Amino acid sequence: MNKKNRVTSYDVAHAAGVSQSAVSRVYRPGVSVSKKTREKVLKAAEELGYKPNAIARMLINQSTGMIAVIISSRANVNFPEVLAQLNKHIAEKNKRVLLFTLDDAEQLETVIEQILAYQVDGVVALTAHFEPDSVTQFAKHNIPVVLYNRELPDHSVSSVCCNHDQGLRMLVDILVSHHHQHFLIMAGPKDSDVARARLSGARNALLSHGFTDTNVVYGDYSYDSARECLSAYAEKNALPTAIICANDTMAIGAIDEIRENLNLRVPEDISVVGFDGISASSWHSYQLTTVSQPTYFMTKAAVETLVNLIESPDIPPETRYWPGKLIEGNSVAAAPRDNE
Amino acid sequence: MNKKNRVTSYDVAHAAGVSQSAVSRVYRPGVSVSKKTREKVLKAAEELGYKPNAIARMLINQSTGMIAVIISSRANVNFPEVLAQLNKHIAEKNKRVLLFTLDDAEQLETVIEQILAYQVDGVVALTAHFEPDSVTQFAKHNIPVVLYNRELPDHSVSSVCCNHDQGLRMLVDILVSHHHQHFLIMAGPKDSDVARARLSGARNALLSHGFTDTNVVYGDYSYDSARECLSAYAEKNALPTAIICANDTMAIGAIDEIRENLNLRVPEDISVVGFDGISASSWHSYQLTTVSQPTYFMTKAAVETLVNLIESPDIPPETRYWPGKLIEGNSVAAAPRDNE
DNA sequence: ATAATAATTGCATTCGAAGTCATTCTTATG
DNA sequence: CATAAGAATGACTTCGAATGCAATTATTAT
Repeated sequence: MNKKNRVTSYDVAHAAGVSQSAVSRVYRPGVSVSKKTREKVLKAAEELGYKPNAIARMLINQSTGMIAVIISSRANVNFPEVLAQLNKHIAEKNKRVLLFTLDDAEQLETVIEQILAYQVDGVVALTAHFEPDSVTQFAKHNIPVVLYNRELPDHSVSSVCCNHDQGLRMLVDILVSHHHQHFLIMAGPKDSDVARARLSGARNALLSHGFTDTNVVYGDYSYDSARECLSAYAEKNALPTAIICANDTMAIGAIDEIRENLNLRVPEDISVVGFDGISASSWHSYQLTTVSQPTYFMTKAAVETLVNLIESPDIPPETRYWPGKLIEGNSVAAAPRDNE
Repeated sequence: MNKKNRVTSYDVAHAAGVSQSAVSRVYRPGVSVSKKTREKVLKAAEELGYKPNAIARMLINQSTGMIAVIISSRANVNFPEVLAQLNKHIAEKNKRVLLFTLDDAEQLETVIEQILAYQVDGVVALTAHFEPDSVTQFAKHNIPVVLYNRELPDHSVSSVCCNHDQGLRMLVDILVSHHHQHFLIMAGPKDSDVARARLSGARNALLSHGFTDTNVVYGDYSYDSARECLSAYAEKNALPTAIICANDTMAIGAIDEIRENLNLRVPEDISVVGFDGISASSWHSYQLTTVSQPTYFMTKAAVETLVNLIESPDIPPETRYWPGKLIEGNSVAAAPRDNE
């Protein structure tokens, strides 16, 4: 035993009266070991409490079985769910999640250094603060990367994304079919890719119905920011009949602001739609019409894409879009008549 | 360069015309290297794109710098926040989070094997399914463990817990000071330690005011379960004037059930209190009176306790309690008069 | 200039498991 | 019973960085 009291394959070999190679072979599948040796080794291992040292194994195998997952702590609300599911799918592939937080651009260099040092097999990036240059660094070191809900302009890196355009089109179609003509877009933070994608999705959908130049206010995905920016908007502008929010949390904030401070009703006076399908969106007080992301399938796809890349690095980068699922709540009604 | 194209310290040494030891020393703080050598090495490293291999370093250092964090995916709602904060504090200690999910007792053995194999420096357990026996296994291998919001009966392992007793006492005191006499406790899942602690906290607090045998219904921490179990209870029992819920999400479910199906008002007819201080608890429709856990301090304490244990394994196990913080919302009012 | 001391440097070994290769032991076959 | 074919085994090397130790060079004091 060494200083740290760790039982090594040599200790087991000694106790079992065999060589270290024999011990190693017992723990590798598909290698020929006689039944007698195997039993001796397992018995000794059991008695000593031996567990193969994964670190040593990583060194010789040139593969760590670790996947770096990069998150930003102030990400969109459904990240916990996404993280838990990612972790599950990664565990099923017999790999582990090594977690990194990236909150601002400053930390970028440090985090990348660390990820490279840890020799991870691959990277899943859930964060906004992740420049194309950084991705290049991983490429240089032959580390496959999959982006989650984010795509590079040149699609040089594999991505798994919810189809925000399609989701927003469904929401806008519903609003338009309810005769709405006066819209407000409540967008998410300008530095978030998802927020940008949803904003442009909303604009495109409105454009296709002939609505140009829709007003936009910007929040930061939070309930409070939604209330503040709507309240500020209402002071200087005529109210819209429909608000398209970048996520459910802001939609809920908007609804509360409309009811409490603007003294109007949702959906009778103003219709509100969200995006994400968080559990609060179905609560009785809100019953949001929203689009939910198929996170189960998206996380599964992300892990599969990554594992394939790890096994065959030459697979060209692929972008997979998943359609959102419309959830019709009770936050959309026919637009009030203009002269009302 | 080796097969995987990795640049090693030997490559750098060769390029810089020095020995491998010299390269190694450049990357170790507090070791004497001449300015000339350092510059040569750094220049060569830069050109080749060398990053020290953390795996090799772990092997020789007998320390991985990795902390295993065990979560269960269906844990209490605030786990994402807790996980993000834990990760942050761990990163500040210059260590990494290796994530494990433990959803049921079956996986226990596998997860423990993995954790031991990965030679983590320590373990933070956030999960319910974690028997005292398992903790012993880590002790055998000299791996420090800190439990989060969970304590062992014999306190043989360090824990960081929110003081649920104190929190529930504050909540019950408020209800009693509003003249409530008829209570219902809406408890969390029976297999959760936190849920049990909150249940017993509520019972103790009520007892101290002379209320014995308060009725209890059990939910699973979710909004839907709260609505269901309250609805079932209401069919067969007289309604209480105050409901003490094991967490905010269930409190919100209870409020919606009261308003929508029991056609009563909160707080005028029935008062409701929750626990956790999730963001939704302050939303206008609910404005819960609740107790928030000081997760920032708790996670910081957990990491500090663990790091201390890693550095000095002989520190005896310690249980640290953090008081919850009362948030007075608008979900508690004076009890309606009995003959109303 | 020279001795004495301090600062650098390289060699060789270590961490623990896995795999190559040569050798020994089985087993089956003629 | 001899022998070829196959299975099982152990000695030794590898992965990449860190470090004790001895040797070398630089610095300071005399």
